[in-house]
Amino acid sequence: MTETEYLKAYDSSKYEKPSVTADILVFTINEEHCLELLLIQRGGHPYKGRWAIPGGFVGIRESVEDAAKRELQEETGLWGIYLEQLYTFGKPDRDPRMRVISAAYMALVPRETLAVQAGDDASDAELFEISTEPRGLKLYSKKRGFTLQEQDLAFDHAEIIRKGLSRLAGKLSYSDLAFEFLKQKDCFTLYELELIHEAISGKQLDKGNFRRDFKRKYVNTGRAELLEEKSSKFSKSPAACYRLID
Amino acid sequence: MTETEYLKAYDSSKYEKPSVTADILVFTINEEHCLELLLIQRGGHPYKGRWAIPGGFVGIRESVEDAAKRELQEETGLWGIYLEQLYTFGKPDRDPRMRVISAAYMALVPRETLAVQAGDDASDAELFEISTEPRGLKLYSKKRGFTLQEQDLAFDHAEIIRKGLSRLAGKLSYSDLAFEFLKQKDCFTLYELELIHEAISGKQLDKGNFRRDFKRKYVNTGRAELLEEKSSKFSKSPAACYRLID
DNA sequence: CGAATAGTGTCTCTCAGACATTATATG
DNA sequence: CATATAATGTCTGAGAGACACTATTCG
Repeated sequence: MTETEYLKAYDSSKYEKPSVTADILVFTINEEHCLELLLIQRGGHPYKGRWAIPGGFVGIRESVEDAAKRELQEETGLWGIYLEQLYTFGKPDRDPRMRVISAAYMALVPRETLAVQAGDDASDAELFEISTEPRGLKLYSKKRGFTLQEQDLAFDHAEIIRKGLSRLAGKLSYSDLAFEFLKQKDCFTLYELELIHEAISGKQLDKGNFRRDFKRKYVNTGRAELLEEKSSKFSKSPAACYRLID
Repeated sequence: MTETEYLKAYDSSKYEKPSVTADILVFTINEEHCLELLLIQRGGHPYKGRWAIPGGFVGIRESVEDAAKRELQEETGLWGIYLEQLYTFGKPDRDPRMRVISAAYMALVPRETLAVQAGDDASDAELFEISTEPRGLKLYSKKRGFTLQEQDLAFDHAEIIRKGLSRLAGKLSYSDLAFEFLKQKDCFTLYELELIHEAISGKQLDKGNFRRDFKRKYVNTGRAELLEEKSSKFSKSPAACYRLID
């Protein structure tokens, strides 16, 4: 049998096809400079009452990435956000009802943009501060005042979140990921940027070394520039403002 | 409508589901120390006569990774090979006949194992030496004596191959990828390992620095050990043999 | 004042890249 | 002999980590 014949046979609904979803880890950094993740409380079975990352089915004429963008728009109202494919989760028992293969994406959203859109009381969506402990994930909602453990998450979403966190931390040093959280601002201070790096890496960084390295990597190479004005918004004493070029 | 209701509606074949395939980049390093890729010539339409990476549909009760393993076994007869998920390609027009979402994997196979299984004349499978040039990929089969360009590849497989190559090169320095090509051997020489690194990175490396760095990273940390015997198989003057621990 | 942030400087150790040197085997 | 590989050594500059120091502003 040729592959064409095989495909035709397959195509005639002789073989069951899996459903494919695009699920999104929506990350942001809150006012206290903690990494936050958007979760949605499930209203129905299975995993009723548990929390899940937003997502939905990929349309038959829609690219997987477009489906992720659409879901992000439906959940947060946002377009044009940085989106990166994370991993595809394809175990047959991920969903107890049916076969679902999930292509997971990560979205990095500046908090200023996200705040106005999500998190109203009527919504089942909420932002959770992330802390990784030796025993596993902890997700804390300041607004609702409770903490989720891994077992409070639906499906294999704890695994997806862990994978996303590890990818974020891994790419932090050699990519421009961190700046995605500052996209809405016309400029930023180095302390601001340092706090983002600390939130993602989970480590306290050395102030002097961080500034030195930023200047080496971005200012000296012309990828960032020092602005005239100083910012007093962020801290007690006014700090220099920088802006990424391009 | 709750998500459960939505799922039930969806499940009742009201919505068309995409087909999902697992496609595999089977890499090996040949006797001339070049990076090679396994391709299969398509016998039917579309892309009849063009070359494609092996792959096939994911069974409804089969994990995506298991499907990749099964396909690898069917094409090469091999089990227990290093397999890593690369990326999921999900544009709606990837396949002109039907909606196909492809989860691409990379397999790194020692040439000693692969040689006996694939590449006989009756087969439509062949190994191609990879060279990346400014104008794009070149794939050369020594046995068949011709060179493929990107347009000789089926579907979006040129894009998949490029992504795989870039992932391989990117992970080379901070992972143990290269050793996968030596898995069948009980030991290896440093020159052998250096040639693998050069094949993957496409760059000539400094002998002295490579040896120094290997000792720092693997020998001094106890992750590799120097064996008593020396190897004369590989080169003119006998060289020290090393073995990875674990 | 103390606490938090801004900003700079310094010291050491490691590492990476470039390159030289000598030995050993083959043909 | 030339050539290919084996194995080690040296020099330099860049980079990472640890830490010290001073200035500014707020309460």
